[in-house]
Amino acid sequence: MQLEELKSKFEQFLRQRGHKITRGRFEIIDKIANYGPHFEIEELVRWIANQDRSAASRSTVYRTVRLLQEFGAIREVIKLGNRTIYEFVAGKPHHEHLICVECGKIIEFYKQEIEELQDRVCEEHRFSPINHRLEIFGVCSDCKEKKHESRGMEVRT
Amino acid sequence: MQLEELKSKFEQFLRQRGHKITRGRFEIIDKIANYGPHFEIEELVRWIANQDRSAASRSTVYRTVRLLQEFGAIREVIKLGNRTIYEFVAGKPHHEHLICVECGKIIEFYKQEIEELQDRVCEEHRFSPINHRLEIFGVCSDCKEKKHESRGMEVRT
DNA sequence: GTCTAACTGAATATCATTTGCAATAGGAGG
DNA sequence: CCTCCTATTGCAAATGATATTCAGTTAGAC
Ligand SMILES: [Mn+2]
Ligand SMILES: [Mn+2]
Ligand SMILES: [Zn+2]
Ligand SMILES: [Zn+2]
Repeated sequence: MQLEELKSKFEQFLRQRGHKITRGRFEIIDKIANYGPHFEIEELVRWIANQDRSAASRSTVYRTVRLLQEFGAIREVIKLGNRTIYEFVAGKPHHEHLICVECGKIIEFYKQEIEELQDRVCEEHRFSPINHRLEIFGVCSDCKEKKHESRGMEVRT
Repeated sequence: MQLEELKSKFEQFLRQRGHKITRGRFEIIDKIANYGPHFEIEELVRWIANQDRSAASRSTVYRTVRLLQEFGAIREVIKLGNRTIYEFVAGKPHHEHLICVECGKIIEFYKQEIEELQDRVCEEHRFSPINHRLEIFGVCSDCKEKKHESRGMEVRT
């Protein structure tokens, strides 16, 4: 598994910056790696708090999330209202997201052509892109079906 | 000027929803229309507070911004950190943004092909898009030049 | 082991935004 | 105009996400 490799890279990263190797930090990496691709900080905090021998306080979770962002293992991918959804990157290739506003489902996609067109736009503006985020909000197929099923109960259409 | 038209549309909108036509609300629309295409709420609040006869409190600004969003005159276009940048829509066609992380400059662009590709992706996933946001963060040409000029002072490269 | 700087948790602060509430002002009907 | 009722306002207090302070605890260099 490449999680071990990631951890050892993170260890290097920490050493280079004069940080210490602590249990909490590595528990958090573990949790994130096992959580599914997307997560919010509050989920992590609650999950960790529920552990028997809790590994880290809310403060430490926030601090570690920041470190992991700088390290490059996680990334902010969706900003919706006051919520921030992160993603565990871990060598996963770059991609964008469809977000269902009904059920919250997140669908990942990648379109080479979109990426290329973005580069072209940047060139046209002599702009050097560092990163980007494309969020498409809408209704997923499941939720559309649900609405369809309950059609008979609607008050007029 | 179409601002007057917009205001009268807003008036209709308010009436339809049983709201009242108040001075504050229309002062705020004015400020937004005269502010430049993008703004943050705090800017509005400060600007309005600096007026001699202040037109609206912070609460009213927030409440009115919400109304104007529902009305469709403004839109959240950039989410960066804890900042939200709005834009005065006013019949302007849809577009996306390049954001300079050095100086904060915002460049607008529109690529038909990107929009079409997004639609295609949505179809592939039987996803009904409602709206989307493409933010490209990077360094603008001016800021690149500035860096270039000061090259001699850099500590190694 | 010793020592010190980095780390931790808990409480507190901050920042953007929302809400409760009492006072005020639209505007419909007279 | 006047009256009345309800929406609106401003302010203070509440939220919710995240950051910071600080005193006590550890990692890990020597
Ligand atoms: Mn993803
Ligand atoms: Mn714009
Ligand atoms: Zn859905
Ligand atoms: Zn710039």
